[in-house]
Amino acid sequence: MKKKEHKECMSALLPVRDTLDIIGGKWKLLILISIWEGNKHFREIERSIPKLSTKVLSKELKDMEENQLIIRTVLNGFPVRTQYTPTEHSKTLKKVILELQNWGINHRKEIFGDTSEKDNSIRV
Amino acid sequence: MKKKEHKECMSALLPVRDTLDIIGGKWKLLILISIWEGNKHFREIERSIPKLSTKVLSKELKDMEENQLIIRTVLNGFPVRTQYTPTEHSKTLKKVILELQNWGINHRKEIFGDTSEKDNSIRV
DNA sequence: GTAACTGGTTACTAAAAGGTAACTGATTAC
DNA sequence: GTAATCAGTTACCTTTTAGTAACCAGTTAC
Repeated sequence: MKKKEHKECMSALLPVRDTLDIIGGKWKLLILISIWEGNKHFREIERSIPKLSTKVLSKELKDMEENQLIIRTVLNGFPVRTQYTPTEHSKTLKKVILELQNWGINHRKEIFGDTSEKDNSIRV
Repeated sequence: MKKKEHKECMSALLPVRDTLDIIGGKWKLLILISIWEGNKHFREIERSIPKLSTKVLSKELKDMEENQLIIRTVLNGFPVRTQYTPTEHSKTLKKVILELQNWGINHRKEIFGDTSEKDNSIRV
């Protein structure tokens, strides 16, 4: 798990910070969803997310592997291919994401009085 | 509401991003909780959070006011005092925070096999 | 009158996050 | 043999976020 500077914060917020570190950032959720959707290989994931660079994807995949959200397998054979598969643990994040999404939708209503009924569900 | 660069992301993730922008960052949750706990005045909030600078607090309070999580009232009288009070809308975040916290706790168990039973509930 | 408090702002600096592009070695298709 | 694909790494640059510290006007206590 990634250690960041949280020395001074209330201990009850530590797990909250952990979660935010794992799903925060510009790309982490996009990558996770791409893998959930069935994209398995590095270039496949990369191509599925416009404007995502090789460097960032590489770094994020390492973080996600460390956090046991995905498993990296090197398939021997020619050419050697790398496979990324989501863990069962990663899927427990879906509930959290849904909660964040619901709050966000409600927040927009609160701020803009937006009552439009678009289908905003995440299909994963 | 703060507009950031989300042009290219899936529309279903937009509300998720909104929520993450609002509770993400190093200080936002700490400040919100401090206000929930009853701290009302600028210096009072500042002093309640070690290492939080005047500049950052000022900026975060503006964001939070924009997002209707708090209300800023200037009380006329001498000396003129400013009061920050949480909105009812802000309190709907508690459920989200609890969800993040629970996931974080479970995640630690998953990663470290940590089964220690500390009282980690946020009292707000 | 001077030191300390109120609620901030401003300018400068440092660190973190993200972007760009070139490059690696190995393999395959033409 | 040349170009393209695979899975990345490396170096450098820009943007964003946060930290440091000085400063403002107005008020109060001594």
